[in-house]
Amino acid sequence: MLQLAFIRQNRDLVVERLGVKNFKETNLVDEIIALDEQRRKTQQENDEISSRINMASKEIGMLMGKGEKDAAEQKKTEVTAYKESSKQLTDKLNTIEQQLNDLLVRLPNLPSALVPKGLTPEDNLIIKVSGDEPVLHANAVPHWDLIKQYDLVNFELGVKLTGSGFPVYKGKGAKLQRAMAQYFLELNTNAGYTEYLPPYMVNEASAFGTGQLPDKEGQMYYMPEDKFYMIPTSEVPVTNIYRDEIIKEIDLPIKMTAYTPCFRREAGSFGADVRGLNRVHQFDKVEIVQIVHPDKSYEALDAMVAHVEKLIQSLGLKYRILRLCGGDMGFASAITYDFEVWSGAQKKWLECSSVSNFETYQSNRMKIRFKDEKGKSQLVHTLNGSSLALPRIMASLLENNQTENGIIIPFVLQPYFGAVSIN
RNA sequence: GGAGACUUGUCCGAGUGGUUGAAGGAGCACGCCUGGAAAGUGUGUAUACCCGAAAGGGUAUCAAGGGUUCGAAUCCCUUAGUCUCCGCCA
Repeated sequence: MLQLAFIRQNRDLVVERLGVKNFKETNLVDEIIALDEQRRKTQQENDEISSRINMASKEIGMLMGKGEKDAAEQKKTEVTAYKESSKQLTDKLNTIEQQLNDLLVRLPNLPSALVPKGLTPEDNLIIKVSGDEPVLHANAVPHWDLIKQYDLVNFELGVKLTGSGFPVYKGKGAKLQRAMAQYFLELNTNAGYTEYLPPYMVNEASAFGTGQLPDKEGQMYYMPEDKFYMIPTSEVPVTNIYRDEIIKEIDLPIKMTAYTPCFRREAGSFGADVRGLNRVHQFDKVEIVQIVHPDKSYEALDAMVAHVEKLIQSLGLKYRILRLCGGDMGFASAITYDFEVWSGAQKKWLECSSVSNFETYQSNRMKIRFKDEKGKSQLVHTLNGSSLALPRIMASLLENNQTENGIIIPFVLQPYFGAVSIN
């Protein structure tokens, strides 16, 4: 979340920036500032009273020690008088802090200066289009037909086992997933990312830490019995590894990668968007996360974008990079680059990666800090990106690489897949 | 899942109601010593919020939350976690 002191000191800037993100409830900003004023006033009064109680209590202790019972008893009645107002002030302070927090978590992150204005995906800025247009043969078909033809994924079986949107990968399909994950992880670890295999369910504090709560409450699967959320991305458990930690500056940047399934309810999706592997409730993804010095986060962002780009290029896919406009960005992000791969037979772009800088938005929630050279603790910047989401890469690969005699496996994946094609 | 023990600062560890944010040690930082290092030695070493230009001061925090009390790391309750034994089990 945004830092209170920053809001207090930059009220107009905050309102203006929220406008770029198309955030309507800018009145929240003034409510927060007013409430903060009250909070500080109440705390001052409360601290004052507490201080008196503490002093009096110490005196009682000393009097008791000296055996002056009567004087001690007199002090006690004095303290009792303070106690009532102390209790009231504490309650008031708690209420105010609760209200303040409730408002604060409803404010999204401020977009960085690079973020274009806009409301819808049409307003996103296309930074780059690259890669060769696949040349498909006359009878080329979308991936959902190829999947049937080569028996790679069984959606009906998933419906039987769980429900729609839970595909069952089979045979070469399962192996292709494994090959991709292995290859992506290999590239990430070679680039200095430490591999983690985190839990697939997280508690409320973790879901809150990365900003999924309260914003995306309805998008996550929830286990009420244990109060656990199924992770919508490994960003959640991986970034939360450092929740409530103070990192040594020398240990920055921290680079982590993880391969996990991701679970998303995707309520409200329908039609061609959810056909085949385009949008499912459970999918696998390899993620990269960085925790960096605040001065280095844009450098790190560029490096992550370049890294993901290299990955896609190595697969030989046609792709484009978008800088998302304010209205299309995520709640917690300051800037986001989306990667889309071209899906030759569907003739559409599929989002396969999203690389974001969260600046201090997540670290402020999670209290991830480092000690600077003056010994003062400062919030770090957090970033993450997909590298990559598997199903859409698979969809694109199948469609673009189909021939009349089978599907060609990209050269870099062949060692992991153990064959040059699917026939 | 049942029974018991436990949860203190970066770490180890003392502390069963009274100036305890917390002894002692280790680690770390800086200084002295040294040709350099080790050893030795001195000083410092939590976080957040509030007041203050600063120096400094106040408040809170000994797993988390609540309670008893003038006063709680210390007593009581709830929750979470760790360990041991039993049960179950990939």
